[in-house]
Amino acid sequence: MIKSRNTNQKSLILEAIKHLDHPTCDEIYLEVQKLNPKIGRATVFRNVKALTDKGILTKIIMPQGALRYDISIQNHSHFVCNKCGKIYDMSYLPNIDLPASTNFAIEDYKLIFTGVCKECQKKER
Amino acid sequence: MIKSRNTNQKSLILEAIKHLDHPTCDEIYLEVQKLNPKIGRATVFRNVKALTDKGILTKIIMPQGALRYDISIQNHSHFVCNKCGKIYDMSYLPNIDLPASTNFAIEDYKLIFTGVCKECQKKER
DNA sequence: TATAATAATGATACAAGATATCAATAAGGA
DNA sequence: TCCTTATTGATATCTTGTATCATTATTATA
Repeated sequence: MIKSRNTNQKSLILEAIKHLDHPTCDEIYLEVQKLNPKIGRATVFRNVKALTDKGILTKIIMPQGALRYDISIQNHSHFVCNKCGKIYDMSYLPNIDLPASTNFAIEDYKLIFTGVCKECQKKER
Repeated sequence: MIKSRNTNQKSLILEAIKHLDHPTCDEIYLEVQKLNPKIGRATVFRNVKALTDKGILTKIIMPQGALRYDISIQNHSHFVCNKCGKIYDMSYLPNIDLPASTNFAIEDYKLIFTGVCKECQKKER
């Protein structure tokens, strides 16, 4: 029973992501192109989606612009600088203490902090 | 010194939002059109953005699809049902206890819960 | 190793969401 | 009322992402 095949494209995409910092699909595409210019845009989008569904990548929902991706690692959240747009990993997760009476079967949550990073704070002074 | 002018379009947009449930810009546009069919799409998008910048509206970042908006009210978060897509207000905010040593000047955060709402849980059985 | 079934790819068209442009309109201070 | 200019509406354009489909390439198995 064939479920999934290993292709060179998939390896290259994963490899590219490791070299990038919270990239968008298009950024991954551009990086992959450097390694093999024949790879199509749709293939990158398809595989990033598949990797996310498998849990290998985590989707970072942004206040604006394209979705970004991160290699799945537990126990961290993200910070986006309002000035320079850079995304930082934060070794912090809040304590989610939901009241037991909630009507929702919560499966997951997305959290993103915004503000000004240290670099941009320096520049402001 | 003229900074901002009051237009009928702006009032209609705010009025429409009050009658809608976490709408997208396009949903606001369609509602506004009922009140005055002459109002353009770009005007709605422009004003929703302006209202968000002013803090009157809050942007709800969605795991997928168009941005949605909410009239700014303190102390609540949002839940999106993975089955029906409906957005619910939750009278809950987590305790954000950031370590004092953080390098980020945090101004805000976005939090969204996902899972299955009560209605859809019933249907599943 | 060769073959066959079919998963995956790449090119392209398409769709959704949102912004940019710009002439025409209208708010509101003088 | 007049004048300045913020705002509008129509439209073109851009960005992000998905759908389609003929072609290619992987891999189970003969």
